[in-house]
Amino acid sequence: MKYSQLFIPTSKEVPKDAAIKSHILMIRAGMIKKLTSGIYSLLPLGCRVIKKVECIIREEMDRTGCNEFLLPVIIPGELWKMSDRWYSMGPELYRLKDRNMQDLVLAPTHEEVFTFILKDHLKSYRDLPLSVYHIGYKFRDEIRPRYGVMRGKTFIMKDAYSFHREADPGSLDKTYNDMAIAYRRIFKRCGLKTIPVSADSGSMGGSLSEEFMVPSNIGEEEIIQCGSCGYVANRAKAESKNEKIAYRDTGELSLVETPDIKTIEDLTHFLKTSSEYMIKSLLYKTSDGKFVLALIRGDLEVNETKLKNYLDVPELEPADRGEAFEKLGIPLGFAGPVGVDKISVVADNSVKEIKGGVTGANKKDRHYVNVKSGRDFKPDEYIDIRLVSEGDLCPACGSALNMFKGIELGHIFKLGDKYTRSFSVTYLDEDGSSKVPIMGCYGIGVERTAAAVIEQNNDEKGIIWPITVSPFHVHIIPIKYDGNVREVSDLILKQLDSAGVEVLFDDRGERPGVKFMDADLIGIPFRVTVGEKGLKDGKVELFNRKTGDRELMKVKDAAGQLKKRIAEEIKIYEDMADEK
RNA sequence: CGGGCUAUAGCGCAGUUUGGUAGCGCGCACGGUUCGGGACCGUGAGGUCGUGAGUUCAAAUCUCACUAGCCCGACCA
Repeated sequence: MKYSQLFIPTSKEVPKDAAIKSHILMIRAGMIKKLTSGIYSLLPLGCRVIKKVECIIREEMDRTGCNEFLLPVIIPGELWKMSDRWYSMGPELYRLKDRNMQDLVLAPTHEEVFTFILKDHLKSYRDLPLSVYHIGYKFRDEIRPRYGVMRGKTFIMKDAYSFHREADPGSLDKTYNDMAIAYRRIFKRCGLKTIPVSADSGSMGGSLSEEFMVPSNIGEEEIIQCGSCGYVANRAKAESKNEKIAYRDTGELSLVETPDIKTIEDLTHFLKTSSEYMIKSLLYKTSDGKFVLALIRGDLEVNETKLKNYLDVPELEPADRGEAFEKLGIPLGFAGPVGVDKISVVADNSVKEIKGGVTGANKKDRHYVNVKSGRDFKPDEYIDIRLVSEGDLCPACGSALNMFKGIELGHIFKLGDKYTRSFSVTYLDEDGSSKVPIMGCYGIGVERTAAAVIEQNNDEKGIIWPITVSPFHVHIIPIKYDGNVREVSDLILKQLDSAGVEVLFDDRGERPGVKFMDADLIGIPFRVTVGEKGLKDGKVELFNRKTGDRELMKVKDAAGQLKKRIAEEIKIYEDMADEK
């Protein structure tokens, strides 16, 4: 295509409201334009990239035997009431009314619609399993959209769902595994290095859920990874092995005066001990108004998600200072488990071995020393509520764990019968009994994937597209689009066009420097420069955006060479996808 | 929802303290010289100064209210 006919508003200026590379580059390369907070339009270049990503997703979904649909995004509220999400979802769900005051929803996902459509047709066990998907806009009224298309209020998502016989979980396992493979292939073909993270922290017996993360310092999830055995888990669920600490038993429990000394750090100085001897006691209040005292070794942090799951409460927050003292008589800063019997006390496994420990005495300016776990206090239970940190020991192999932040590009999980049950989807099984199918659910954020590609592939000059998702394969720059240069570049364009190669042809009257800078910014993998200088010897220059290599090609060989290079380059990504 | 900040030309910003003719750079248009890595000279177009009230002879500037956006946090299949 001719550059002069395309709308590619590139910019030298760094947009002021963009904080990350992919966002800055997408705006500077003229791929996207913001309409309002969290809502972006895809301009022609962005649109081409999204279509490339969609195409890869489509090919891989189709390989698994998944059926593509195209569903409406405006959905009767009735369906959402059936699934209960009309009530459970809160303000994130866009709700509206039509002229008949009918409730409608802008779809944030499509479980309801697919389940509703298939309800009438999944009548026999012979109809199962069935996999369906759709690529389209989703709407979520996010509290805080950010990072451009990374987290928007509208975004394109591929969402797939599979339906299986209730009595055949192996069928769900198979589709789930097919999807797990398809996802790995999709991201590799996009040139992305993703890390699949099991959300059930990799315990035996098969994963219930897998998130596909790309490491990034702007990521919103923290991931724990073991470099030696490959253990990977979300920090919220990650486990670690407790270090063996040789505690010295120092005798009987006794009360000491600790005037105005509340923090672990101050205490270790004051008592001349170390933080492993501290029994950190944190008072939490649950959403049903109960208090819980959580204990953990002084040098560790409590994982509130784990605690919340153990207590099986929807919400948990640190107790309010005044309320804690008023209702329980506990001065925060001096809280401890000794003598506590009115509220439940939950201890992390790290507390179990402590002897000669230090803990608050529930009296102002007093701490207990020589505290022995199990002797001086007995928690309701010792469980794992430890927040894993960098350097902690791998639960599988004992090596030191690493921590990094990641962006979630995709998520696959087993959904059970939540939707099929609420929509009363039933089929007749072999024995004539009526059954409810079970489902799997598989999503990918399409624009987020494209943004992640940029995040991983750029330099100070601009984007460096992997050829598989590049808006074009080749960028031709006639130095001055006139005379001999014009003839030769037109010829190469014609040859490439007829070979099906996607070419961006810079026929603008701009100076060469401008064209080169725009080309670097846009980042198409192969660039051909046609200028008088080379044509004297009958040659044009091939520039590789990724490697920076330049070479001269004879004019008559140029198109053929390019076709070969493009095929080779694409094959690299295909081969990566084929690797196990 | 809490904390911080911002709103002036298409973009990036100055001007606000101390009220008095609306500025700069980039971009854009025209003319000329240039032309293998964001050229130069000249001329020019383009702004209800976020919105609404108020104070004043006079408001981008002072006062009040509102709105929108950004950053940090809380939240998030």
